[in-house]
Amino acid sequence: MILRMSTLFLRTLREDPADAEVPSHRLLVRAGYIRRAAPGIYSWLPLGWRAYLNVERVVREEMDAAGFQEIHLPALLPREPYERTGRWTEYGDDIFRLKDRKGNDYLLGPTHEEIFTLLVKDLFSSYKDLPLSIYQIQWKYRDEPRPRAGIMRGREFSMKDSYSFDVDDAGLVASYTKHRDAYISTFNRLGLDHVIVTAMAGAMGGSLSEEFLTPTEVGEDTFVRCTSCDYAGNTEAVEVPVPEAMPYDGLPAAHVEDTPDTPTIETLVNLLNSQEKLRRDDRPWQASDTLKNLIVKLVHPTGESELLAIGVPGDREVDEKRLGAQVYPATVEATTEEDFAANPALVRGYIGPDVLGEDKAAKVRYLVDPRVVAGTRWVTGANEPGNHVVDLVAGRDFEADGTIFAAEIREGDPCPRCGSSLTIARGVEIGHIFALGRKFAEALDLKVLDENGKQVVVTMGSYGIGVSRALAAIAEKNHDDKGLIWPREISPADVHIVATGKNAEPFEVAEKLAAELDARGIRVLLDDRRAASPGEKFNDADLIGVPTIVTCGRRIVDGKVEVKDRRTSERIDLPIAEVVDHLVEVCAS
RNA sequence: CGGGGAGUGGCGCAGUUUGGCAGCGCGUCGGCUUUGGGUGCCGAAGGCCGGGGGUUCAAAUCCCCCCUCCCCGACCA
Repeated sequence: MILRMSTLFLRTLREDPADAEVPSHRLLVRAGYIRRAAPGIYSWLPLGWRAYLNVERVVREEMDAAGFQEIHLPALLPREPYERTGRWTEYGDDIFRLKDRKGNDYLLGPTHEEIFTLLVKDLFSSYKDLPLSIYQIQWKYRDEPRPRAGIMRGREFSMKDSYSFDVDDAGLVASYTKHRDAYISTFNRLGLDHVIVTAMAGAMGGSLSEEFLTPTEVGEDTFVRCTSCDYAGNTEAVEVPVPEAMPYDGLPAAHVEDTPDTPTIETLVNLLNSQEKLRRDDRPWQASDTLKNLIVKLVHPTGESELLAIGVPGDREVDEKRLGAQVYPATVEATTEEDFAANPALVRGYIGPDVLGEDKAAKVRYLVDPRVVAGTRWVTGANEPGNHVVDLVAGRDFEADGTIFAAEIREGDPCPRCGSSLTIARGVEIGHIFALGRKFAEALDLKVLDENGKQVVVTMGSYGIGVSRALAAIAEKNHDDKGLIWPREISPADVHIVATGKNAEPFEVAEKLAAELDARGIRVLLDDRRAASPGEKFNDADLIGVPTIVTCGRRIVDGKVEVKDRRTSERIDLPIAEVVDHLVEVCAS
């Protein structure tokens, strides 16, 4: 089929839309691919829909090749299954809810574990039916608190979600691995570089979970990657290499020093360096010589709350995301005046290990950064206003109840795998795979008979690819200042033919070329507008981003047309008779 | 939910400080002109100035209340 600009349902914009910030959003709107219908909700125009369907097609082909079977579930779902797994409540405000005329509750599916599980339960009941992997490509709905960046993070978005069903753990691992491999080849084919980072399973429960992130400046996830090995990880999941314990023979004994008005690390370090008797001979005191102890409040799912003391080197902040991931499923709340009032052993600004620990004065569990190993020396609070203790040695003078990876990760920190330095990057999550285990099968009572005739709970995996988001990510990394530059497989057309001139001839040649290319299976976008000026057409072609642009214009008198590579801007003039073969070749490579 | 910005023809914006005929560019429609990088000229259509209330002879403009959108953060399979 030939798309004709003269009749295409398209309006390109000369100016950037006011509400678009990131390049993919800006260009997709300007080039007439999408239009905003409501916050975080977009309509797809002909070019956009074609590009979108191409992403879908690639994903579908890769899933089918891996042996997964496509099905299609409703987007509008009844409340009951979500009630049974607890997610009707857990999802909170993030879910779009509605009622039917009888007053029954429905929701627009944010994800489909429950429905897939029930469908399998409906049909299968024997271990002989497993393993099974099924998937769908469906629009999902989440009432995000803040949709942003166009289709990158919308409230309606399309997702390919697969679910695997196995009788045992070994089967689950095999299914998980198969999906992982299929994802790698899918993203490779989409031209999306990706790093695979281990993720916290979060609300999904389960044991193993990995995210596929594609690096981009506009990404909303930060991750770390190693500058020399291929390690990559979520900042919230990166583990800190634990140093060897050191001997502490010969270290000076701990001694309490008078340090008035030093409630912060900065004031403390300044004071240590400014007072003659506190100064060290070898080097000045630094924030990293201090041990900062802070108190947070954990709220457990049961509703009980508990104070927790965390000790980190004084030059580091506690990263709330990392902390949250470490204490999951408990959540972290700020401590209040009342919490301190109720526990007079905690002297704010001067909290030290002496009172910390479940069996110590403050009766607060005490977890320290893994770098606080036996033999390390610290300056830390002496539990009295204006006093700090110096040369307090871990392992000799105090013991924590355990360690916690809550301190922030910084550029240059050592790689947990190879020890060289880490760098921090931004990315967007384009895929996520979970070994769910039996959480959903148990809640919904999905069991099969095993070879001994006994009922066993099925173990599941769930695997998602953000399809519409992948399109945004592709646009994000395939554009220049003039417009989009599609990879051929995603492009709404293979060749964009532009006819210019006041005579009929270039238009006739363009028509003829379009027809011949179409007959050879090349997808053609033909700019046959007679009224539009050449500049307008060239600019539109650059904006729309079809990878190959053919101009039938002034060279037509020499029997030639111009073929331009959108990405490299390389142009060549070719005789009309040769151009079709040439283009077929270009499109095949 | 916290911080910041903004709501004015289809799109992008000025006008609000200091109240006085609602403007500009693009787009659209008609006519002529032009055809290798958004051609030029002439003419035209198109407005609840986010909503409600108030002040005033007079409100896009001042006051009060509300709504919405965008960005940063929190949140987020």
